[in-house]
Parts: sequence; structure tokens; C-alpha cells
Amino acid sequence: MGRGKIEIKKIENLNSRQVTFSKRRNGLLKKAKELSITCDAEVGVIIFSSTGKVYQWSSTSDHSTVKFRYLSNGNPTWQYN
Amino acid sequence: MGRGKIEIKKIENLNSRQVTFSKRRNGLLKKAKELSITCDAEVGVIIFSSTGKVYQWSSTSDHSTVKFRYLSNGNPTWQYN
DNA sequence: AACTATTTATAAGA
DNA sequence: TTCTTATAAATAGTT
Repeated sequence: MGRGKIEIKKIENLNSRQVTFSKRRNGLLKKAKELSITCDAEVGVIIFSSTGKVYQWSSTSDHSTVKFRYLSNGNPTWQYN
Repeated sequence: MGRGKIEIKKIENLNSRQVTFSKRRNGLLKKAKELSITCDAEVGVIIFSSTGKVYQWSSTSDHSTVKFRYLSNGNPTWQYN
């Protein structure tokens, strides 16, 4: 999408990558919300940026008690509870 | 998007909802993959359809040992490890 | 399951 | 860096 077509591969320029990350992260979360609402589905999304920041969203009604946690035990993995 | 504009609210017609679910689920997973590749991020997505089927994807390299589990203990929640 | 008219997302640019 | 806009991509309704 956009002014030009791009290949889906790592964006090497750091500034471009960060700008694209911000845009696509917002887009992904919006799509997740739309899917959960229109199709009555439970959806969860978690994103770790390459700089280590965590962004997450879930459609569960009980947001106060759920939380993604990053488990760094060799391989990166996640826990959501 | 599409032939007409829609409101983001639950699609009441079951058949339409299932067709839209399939399309948007695929779209969401594609966007998640693109984000992880272009922006060098770790991304995880889990989707429970209203009929109970689970669809998930994560960008972790170690797919063989990771698995989402559905924990039904009052409130629906998820665990990924 | 395909198609396609449109809407939406977004890559570049300002 | 926030806003704009040309264009690519997603998708709602159709066949």
C-alpha cells in the first residue's frame, strides 16, 4: 500500500522501520478489534518491538486481571493470564 | 472496504459472519506476519471463533514447543508457553 | 470459491 | 514529525 509497492522484508533504515512499525502496529490492533466485534470472536495480540517495548491488546472483557508477560528463558515466549 | 461500507458491529447473519470471519482472520494473520518481518518485531496473535475454534500464529522461530492453551476458569483467558 | 467495486491501510512526500 | 495523498491492499457484496 502507499506511494510505492514494497517487498515484505526487514526495513534496514532504522528511522523508516520505526515509522512503519508505528503505523502497522496501529493498523494491526485496529484490525484485531474489528474482527472481534464484527465476528463475535475473542482476539489477542501481542507485539514486541525490536527495541523491547511491548504492545498488547485483547478483546476479553476483564482487562484488569489479564496481562501478557514476557518469559525470557532461552527462547522468547509469552504468557497471558 | 468492499462493495459497501459497513459499521463495525456484530454481524447478525450467521452465514455472513462466518464468511467475514474467514476473510478477516486471514487478513489479520497476514498483517501480523508482515509487521514482524518488515519491522523485525515479535508478534503473536490468537483468535477464538464464536464456534470455539482456535487460530493462532506467532513469529517465534521455535514453533514446535510453543502453544496457546485456552484456560476456562470463569473468565476466558489464554496462556501461551 | 472467484470476482470486482469500493473502502481502507499505508509508503512516500510535504 | 505530524499531516497529506497517491497508490497498494483488504474486503463487502455479488456471481
